[in-house]
Amino acid sequence: MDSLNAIRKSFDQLVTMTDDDWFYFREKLHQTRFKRTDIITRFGQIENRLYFLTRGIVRHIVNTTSIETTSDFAFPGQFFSSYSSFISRRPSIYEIRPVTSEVDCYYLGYDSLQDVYLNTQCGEKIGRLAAEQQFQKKSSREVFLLTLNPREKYLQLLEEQPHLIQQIPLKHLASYLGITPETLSRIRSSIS
Amino acid sequence: MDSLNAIRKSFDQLVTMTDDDWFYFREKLHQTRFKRTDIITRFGQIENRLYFLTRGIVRHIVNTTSIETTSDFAFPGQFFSSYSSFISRRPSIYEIRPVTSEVDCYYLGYDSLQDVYLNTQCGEKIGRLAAEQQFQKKSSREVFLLTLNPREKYLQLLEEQPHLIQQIPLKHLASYLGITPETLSRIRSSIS
DNA sequence: ATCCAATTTTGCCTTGAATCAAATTTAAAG
DNA sequence: CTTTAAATTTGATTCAAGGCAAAATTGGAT
Repeated sequence: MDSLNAIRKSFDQLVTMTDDDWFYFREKLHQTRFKRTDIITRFGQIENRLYFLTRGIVRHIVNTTSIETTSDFAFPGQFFSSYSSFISRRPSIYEIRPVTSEVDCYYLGYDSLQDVYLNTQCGEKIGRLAAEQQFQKKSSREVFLLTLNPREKYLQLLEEQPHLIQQIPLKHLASYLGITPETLSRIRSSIS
Repeated sequence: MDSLNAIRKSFDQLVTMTDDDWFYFREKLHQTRFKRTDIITRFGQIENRLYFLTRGIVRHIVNTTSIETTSDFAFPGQFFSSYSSFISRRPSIYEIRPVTSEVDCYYLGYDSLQDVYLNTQCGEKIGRLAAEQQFQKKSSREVFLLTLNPREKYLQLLEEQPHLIQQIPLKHLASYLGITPETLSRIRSSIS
């Protein structure tokens, strides 16, 4: 199956993995599918799954009383999860929902992952490298949010994540940038 | 030595560590001291050290052409480093400088840490848990920066990190919150 | 293909925070 | 202790982005 290969591949980019380790891991994967209106992970729920996205797009929504704020998107070939809840075992402050009408994923349960950490050679190392990657992502975003004004944010997004602009509704992009849809619309029209 | 105990202690909070592992680790630690005007890590430099702070306060500064923006502070008992540079081996986009007149630390070189990963039982696990912690920290900060206005930022800081307010100059606090010193001064006077 | 709801755009007005500048306070250095 | 520079406060003004409302467009569902 091709998307299993994609998972293996993303591991191979991190570490040299034996076939034994891979088989041990693969056995624990499950497959699932979501529709646009489904809620993949709910606010307050303790995240029990680490997903690998094979089709569609999902977004992470911050639990604020007022307006929906998007903290992240995931695309095919990427892992996603309410990661802070998953690793801390505390209630999720994020909700995860599909952006596209159909979303296909593999996932690994929390306990399965702990088994992988205990029973494979490279488990811990993959876990460390993955966490380091996630850290770096949030770290760049911190600089992004701290130092740029709306126009600069949009220009940087345009340069560094053009695929995002092509496929995500403007209102979600706006909330991801921490600005209003109106402002983003104006910036966009003032450029192209 | 007491501050070595503090390091051991912070490891013990993460994982059960054998004395053998600890001795292996401890041998690789070095001690150093900085004065207020020193630059601990420079922009563009590849970070080669992971520090453990035993005395004083340091701050992480983002490399923007215009104004100095503070992305993080570290206090005694905490690790610090230009972590994204340290793990990616790419030039640092942060500068690290003392906030206090004297800063004492232990540090571990990059290669030493790789040795620890290879040659101890719990090294990888500590590395993973530490990276997960760093991730969570940046993750909360993302929500903080995305969803709060200046006043709300200050109130949350007051509640969750009061030690920070007591010991850091206002202008650095302001840049950490992504607002101007004038605005922070006004918010502060409107409250207490 | 048509309809309806959701999304995006546009215009107008408001406002919160930035900017600029000066006065005051604090603290570092000799 | 005194000096002097740096940090903070305060005031006046500006401006960028937000808020609101209505029009236009898009896209999904039937």
